[in-house]
Amino acid sequence: MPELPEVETIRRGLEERVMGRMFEQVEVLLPYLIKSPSVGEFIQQLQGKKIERVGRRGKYLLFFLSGEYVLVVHLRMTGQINYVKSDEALHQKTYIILTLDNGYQLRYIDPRKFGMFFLLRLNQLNEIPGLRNMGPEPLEEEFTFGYFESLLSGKKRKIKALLLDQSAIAGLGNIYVDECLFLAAIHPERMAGELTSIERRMLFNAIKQVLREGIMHRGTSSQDYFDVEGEKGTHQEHLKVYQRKGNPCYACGTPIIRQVVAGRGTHICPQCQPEKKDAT
DNA sequence: ACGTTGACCTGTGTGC
DNA sequence: TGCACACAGGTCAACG
Repeated sequence: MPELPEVETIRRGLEERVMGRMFEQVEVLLPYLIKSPSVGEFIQQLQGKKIERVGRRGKYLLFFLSGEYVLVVHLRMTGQINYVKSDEALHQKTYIILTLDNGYQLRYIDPRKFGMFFLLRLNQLNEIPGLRNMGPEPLEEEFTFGYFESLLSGKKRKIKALLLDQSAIAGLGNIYVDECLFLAAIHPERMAGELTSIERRMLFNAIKQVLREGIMHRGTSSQDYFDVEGEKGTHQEHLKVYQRKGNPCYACGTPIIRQVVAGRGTHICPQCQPEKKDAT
């Protein structure tokens, strides 16, 4: 579920609430979610650590802790982090409970049990493969048009597959990729290396715009995404193609179609996003 | 080296 | 209603 705008919304919610707090108690109800170290060490090392800052890299949440430790969390498809009073009833799908020193808990909820937790030293962060190979942050200065062009140039790969690749650009997922390609009027099966210079520029701008709007609307809630207070985002009300199959395109009225591209459900306006670039 | 496919695990929606 | 099946926002290992 959560892509960059959703994870960023969660990060902001957490930072507001848990900066400076200490983990008093750690309960792990589903051990395999802890990828490293062992569950025993995870619990023992996390207890007593203070949260100095909450960061984000792509779709990973990073809790920077005292003693140069970092708690890394990936929500995968259906993970949620709730900030609730310790005496609130437990949601049935709660698998990790982190009790803070202010009477509140961070509770990790995950119906599909796909999430990943790591506790590492600051200097070990790149031992997580997904972090080591992560591409640039698309909303930071490091993501330049020059970099984007070098990424596409000569690539015989569908543009959608490339945009979903976290080692190319950090944080894009299926929803925002479909939205970006629509905004740039590019068919998802076009080969990355064959986009015109105007199309590359359009797509570069679309990535930044779509992600910024997603954050502004506090994320897209189609079913499982909620922020730390359990609130939904509102960006689903602003989607142009994602999950609009059969509905008229806002630009031209043509019904939006859905097909599988790069192994993912993909939403396209066949009129605005033609398969082949016009030879004119 | 690169690109595509299946697996991970569970819940929900659809069609018969 | 019951049931089977497709599908779900992500990532990684295992293929060709």
